[in-house]
Amino acid sequence: MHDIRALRDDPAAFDAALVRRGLPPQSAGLLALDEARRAAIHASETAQADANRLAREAGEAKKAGDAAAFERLRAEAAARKDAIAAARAEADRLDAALRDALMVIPNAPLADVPDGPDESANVELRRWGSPRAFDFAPREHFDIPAMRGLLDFPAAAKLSGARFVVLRGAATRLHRALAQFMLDTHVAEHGLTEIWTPVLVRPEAMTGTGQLPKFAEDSYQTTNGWWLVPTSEVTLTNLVAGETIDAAALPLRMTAHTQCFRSEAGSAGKDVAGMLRQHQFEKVEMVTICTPDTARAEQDRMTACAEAILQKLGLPYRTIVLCTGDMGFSAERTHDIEVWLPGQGRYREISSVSTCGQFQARRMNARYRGPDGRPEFVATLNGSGLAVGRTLIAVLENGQEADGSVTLPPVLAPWLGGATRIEPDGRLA
RNA sequence: GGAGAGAUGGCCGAGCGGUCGAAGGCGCACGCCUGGAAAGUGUGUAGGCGGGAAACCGUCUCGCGGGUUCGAAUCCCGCUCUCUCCGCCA
Repeated sequence: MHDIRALRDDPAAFDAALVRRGLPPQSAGLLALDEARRAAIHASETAQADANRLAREAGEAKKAGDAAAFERLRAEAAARKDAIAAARAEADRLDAALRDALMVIPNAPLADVPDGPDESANVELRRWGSPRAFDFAPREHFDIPAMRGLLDFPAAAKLSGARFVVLRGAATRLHRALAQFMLDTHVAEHGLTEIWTPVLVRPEAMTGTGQLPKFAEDSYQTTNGWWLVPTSEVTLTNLVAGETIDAAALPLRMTAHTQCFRSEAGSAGKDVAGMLRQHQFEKVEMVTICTPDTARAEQDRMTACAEAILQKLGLPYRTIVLCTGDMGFSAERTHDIEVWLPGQGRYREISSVSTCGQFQARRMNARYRGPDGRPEFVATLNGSGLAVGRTLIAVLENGQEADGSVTLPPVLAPWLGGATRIEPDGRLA
């Protein structure tokens, strides 16, 4: 959520940020609403101050035993009740209206975010590794002989429908090993604290990180009102909702491995083959809570943490910075890491690392207390480290051999009982 | 799922329908005292919103939301959460 005072101070900058996002300017309407709101608040509080004074005087009259004065004051106060209630209601209504309006406006891009309408304007920051030269036509993950029957889409369709998968045998083991490897690396080498969270949350949590109110159709809700998290960014970030954290405790660097649930509304027909885009998937998430001045440095640090996983796995990737038109709602700057998928012959997103500045913190009232003692909103960042299912795909496609087997990254051996490959018949060896 | 108890400031803990944003204690900050410390002692010590250049003023907040009343931390209703006991259970 945007700070209405910042908007008031510099409406032009606010509108410029919206325009960079491809949205029409809105400051004029918001400022008019804010002005009406403040006038209503002032009227309401003035009336209330008056009522408080009358009540105080009535109390004094009663204490003094002046029945006539008490009755006069009581009657006068009683006569004003409806007007005060109406003034209060109007102030509350306008205050809520302004908040509602602000809640659906996306974060402002930072100055160093490239402008552009869509992904075509994203800017590549760097590449790591070089795609392997195959002496055969590399297959997509679901066509690799070693995976025959182990990525079981028909079984998943029977149980649940499209965009689900049943994993079997070596595929499951590799999937599990990848998640464990990521977590262990983040904890032992990157200093992140491992957290385990619920995946069913209250609407407030979804609102805090920005999924609600605008993107309800992207997620699932239970019959009693809980939401299934689309990412553990929701739970990890909301851990600090409503809190005031001692500045000395920052930064908080967390990681969690959870199930994620997405309706994939609007992605009909996209990535329907294989397990690239699923309704239910696993992700190792990273979230950092820090002071606003350190957020950009933390974003680079988190990006490095995600890249380290790919480097250890020997998977070629490129890192890009998203342009203004391609960024998510809550982000003010986003790095996407795209891994090379030989089967598709292109780089595909496997991680997204965003700094949200104080945008989410303002929504969830998450603050820290600095050395001067004043509470200030924290900065929040989130990033995948990494999407487990997509990493599985990348390992399979990059490691596939002409004979149908898959050569696995040596770094995974400790999590695979020493195995270094999957035989063409699907056995780990 | 059933029964009961509870929720007050950073923490503990008082609080009669009225001058209570709230006693007292702890903690913390800054003084005094001291050669320095401890002890002692003095002062201060929540946040949101609105107004104001500021000082400051107003308003709201005693889990959350309503209600009664001239006036609610205090009375009434609903909700949430916590604890205890019973039941069930991976």
